[in-house]
Amino acid sequence: MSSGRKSRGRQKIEMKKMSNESNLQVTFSKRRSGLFKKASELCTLCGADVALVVFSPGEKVFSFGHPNVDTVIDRYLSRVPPQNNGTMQFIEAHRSANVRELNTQLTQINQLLDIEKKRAEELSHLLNGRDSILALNELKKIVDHHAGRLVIQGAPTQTFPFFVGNSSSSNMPLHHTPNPPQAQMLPAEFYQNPMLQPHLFGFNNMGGGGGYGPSGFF
Amino acid sequence: MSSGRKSRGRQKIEMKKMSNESNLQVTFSKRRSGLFKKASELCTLCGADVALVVFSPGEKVFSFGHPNVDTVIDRYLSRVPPQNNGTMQFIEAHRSANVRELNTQLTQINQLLDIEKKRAEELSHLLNGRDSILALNELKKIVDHHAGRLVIQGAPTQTFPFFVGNSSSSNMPLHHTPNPPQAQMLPAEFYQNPMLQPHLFGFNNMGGGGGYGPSGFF
DNA sequence: CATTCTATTCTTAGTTC
DNA sequence: CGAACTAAGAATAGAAT
Repeated sequence: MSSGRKSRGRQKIEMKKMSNESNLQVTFSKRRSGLFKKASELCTLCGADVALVVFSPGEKVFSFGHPNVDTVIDRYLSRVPPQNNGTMQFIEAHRSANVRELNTQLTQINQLLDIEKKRAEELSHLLNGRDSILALNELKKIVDHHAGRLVIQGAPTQTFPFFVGNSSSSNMPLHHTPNPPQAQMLPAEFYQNPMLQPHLFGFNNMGGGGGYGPSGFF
Repeated sequence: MSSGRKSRGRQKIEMKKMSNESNLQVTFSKRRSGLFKKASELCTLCGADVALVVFSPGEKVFSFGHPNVDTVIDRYLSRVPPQNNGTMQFIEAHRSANVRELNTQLTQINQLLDIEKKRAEELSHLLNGRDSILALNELKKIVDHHAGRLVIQGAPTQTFPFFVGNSSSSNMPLHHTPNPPQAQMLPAEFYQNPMLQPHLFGFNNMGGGGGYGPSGFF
């Protein structure tokens, strides 16, 4: 509304650590979302199993796993999980299944929501009445609100003070968000494929080995 | 340079497991490359630490880590105070509750969405340029209707079981590679930012649920 | 800080070598 | 099969909200 030029659009950037802290933060946030989305899509599209763990420069953790991080890591570490507490395992497995399904549903719902949103948008154009747009917005708010609730529930993000008192620097954010509940954890871009897993940690154990790629593919 | 049509270019694809095995293979390969590249860029650009493990449908492993997979995984797994077994259970229970609740909410939201969809559909039909006023009334009804539902939401309705067997997840057989091939090949795409690690390791313990992010970012 | 909005660059589905 | 190519879909840097 003020400046003439809207944007120069995406600009090419050098592939080296960003100097501007502010930009770095924004970029980290955006790219992290993109990365998780891509990982998720790889699972959906190709049936691959993935474990992805990311530590922000500020030591915050973000993870994604299909079917879940632990399972994949265990496999990666070439260990058979069975010696666990049977019950724990059962619960864990059960939970994973639920989460997985929930996520699938979430994905679907979000797609629908997206479609709905677009439709509402179109409608608001058709409706040229004075109150129409207002009403439309109300509708949108409601729909969005519902989506929001879902997200909040699904992102157990701050599962609790368990590692309280263990953080060094600015670690442990837990609740420094004024009003917005912990929903922010599911960035908009992410709705497409959450797969996020509520967490708290259980235990297993293993040693690890790894490498990059096998010889073949399938 | 033989056939007339060069290519229709990239086409949009449905986000569900690819049916064509052949295409899936190719897509997996391409996307895996892209994913690793993105992960690598996130490290370079933002100084983030990442661990990424991917199992192809054929059980082959691919991994990437900065500074290396084990370090990151270890850090990820170490985020829990080992001493509490009781706390663990408490948290676990708490989480389970959340999942159940999420489940319920999901169902409800799904229904709302469905209704919303139908309404919108009707609306778009009603809207024919001059019927806007009529449509507006419909819109109002919807808004009011949902305003009511919103309040009701807290009340658990019916938690219906999830339909298993969605495209990607249904039930991934937890097979593990007999002999985990150690780092041998380095795909071309990877030159950009290998960081792959030959590794060795010792011990660790406990595995954790993956969580999706902390509340803050840094 | 998180989102939204462009204008661009980047990724990749489909096809050909 | 894997590499190359083409064109359309995605992701996103920068700026604004």
